[in-house]
Amino acid sequence: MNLIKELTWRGMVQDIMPGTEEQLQNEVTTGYVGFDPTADSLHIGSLVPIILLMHLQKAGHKPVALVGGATGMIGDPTGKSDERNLLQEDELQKNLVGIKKQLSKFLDFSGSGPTSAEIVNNYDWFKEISLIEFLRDTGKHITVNYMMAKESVQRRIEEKGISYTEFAYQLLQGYDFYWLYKNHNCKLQFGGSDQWGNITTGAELIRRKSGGEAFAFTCPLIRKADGGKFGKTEKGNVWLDPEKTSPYQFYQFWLNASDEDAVNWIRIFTFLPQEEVNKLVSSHKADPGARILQKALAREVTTFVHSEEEYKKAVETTEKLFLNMSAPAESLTVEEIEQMEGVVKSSLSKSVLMDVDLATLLVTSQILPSKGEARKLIQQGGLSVNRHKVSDPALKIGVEMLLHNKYLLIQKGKKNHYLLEVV
RNA sequence: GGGCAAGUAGCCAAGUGGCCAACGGCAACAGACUGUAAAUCUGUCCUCUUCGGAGUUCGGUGGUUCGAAUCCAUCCUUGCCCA
Repeated sequence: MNLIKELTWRGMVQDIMPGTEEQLQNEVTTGYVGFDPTADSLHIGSLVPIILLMHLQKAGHKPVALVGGATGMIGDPTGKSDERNLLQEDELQKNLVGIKKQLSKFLDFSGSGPTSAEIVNNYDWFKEISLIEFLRDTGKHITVNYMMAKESVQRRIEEKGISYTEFAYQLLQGYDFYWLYKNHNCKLQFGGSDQWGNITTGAELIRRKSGGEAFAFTCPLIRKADGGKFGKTEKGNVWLDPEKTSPYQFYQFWLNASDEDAVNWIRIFTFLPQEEVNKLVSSHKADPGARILQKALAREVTTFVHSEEEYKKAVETTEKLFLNMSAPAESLTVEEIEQMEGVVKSSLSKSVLMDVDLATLLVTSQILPSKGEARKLIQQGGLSVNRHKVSDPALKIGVEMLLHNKYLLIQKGKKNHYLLEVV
């Protein structure tokens, strides 16, 4: 199965330029995707382009990851209804380093074979170019009319206006493609479907400046079936960095995928072959309650992003917390409690804990921001201590409640667990 | 530089002298139901609270008034039109 066919059955092709499939059949092709350095860690949204790069490499082509050191200083207007705040340079620098480090985990940059991955920073070429030069050699080739026709620009013009800086963004991204075409013989660009406008500007630039032919395709943006944003939880973004999102939380994110989403995501976020996916999907449909797909999805992605070991720990913790939910926490052994990886843990001194009421404890342990909220949550029956529902916010906490004389297991809602250790 | 319009909570958006911590919607969080789904229903949703209340808001600053998100002045920001 060729790359495009492979990506098509996985539901990862939205727009595609004519001839792209043939190009990929004909020769080893260099393809690139851009990463936005808006944070110092990639989140699961960036997993899609990473996976695309990996598919490309697996299909015998050369993947290039471009980090936008220069374009990040400008701000892509695509999909934004407001003018963007510019990043500070040192912040940008920090983000670039973080992202590079993470990318190298997923792609093999070693070796100098024809298909080994590369990482480039567009600041490296933009820093050499003067404004005059850019306007003469690049701006001249693209009309404002062409640029204005882009949907992202149109929308901003209709609504709030767009600064010249952001308007020019597509030219910069277009120039990236051209530069890579010229210097790395890169003929393919891909990305999220929101990037289509920027990508076509690049292809146009290549055609006009050097008469060359460039190819491109985009992947649909991932959305949840209910229309919500993908990759967000109550704690915010789901990051790839285990310091920011623990492997347990990461695993939980995927395990919590809705039935409908799991069917799509298993194809996009895992490398499982079509046959196996089909099998999983049909057994899932036979018994959705077993969450076969969600488990497979969570297993694959957690192993891929973190490691098999982290995956196993996450499963263990999950089982302890969720299996036999009715079993009292007192039945857990010290080891079981201590090995709960990924649960939010915090330590408290004994003096803080003793003789204090529950609401105060929740605030001092930073599980909740205020007593008022603690009281509301408890009154709604949303809080358990050691797996027992609590109904009285004034409940006094005493030593006798501690598990193994040092732990307190607090549960907020159904899914948020906190382990307090008394030291 | 001239004319016009707008700026309200995370977002959208009502309110145009007291009944306003401010209608409504979205998003978010929690509960019930379930399968740690989805849909639905319920609650919370400026901050703090001993749940009785208390404090700080409606672009900024000053003013009028017993009383202002609402009126006046001025400044800032944004959009549209003209130069």
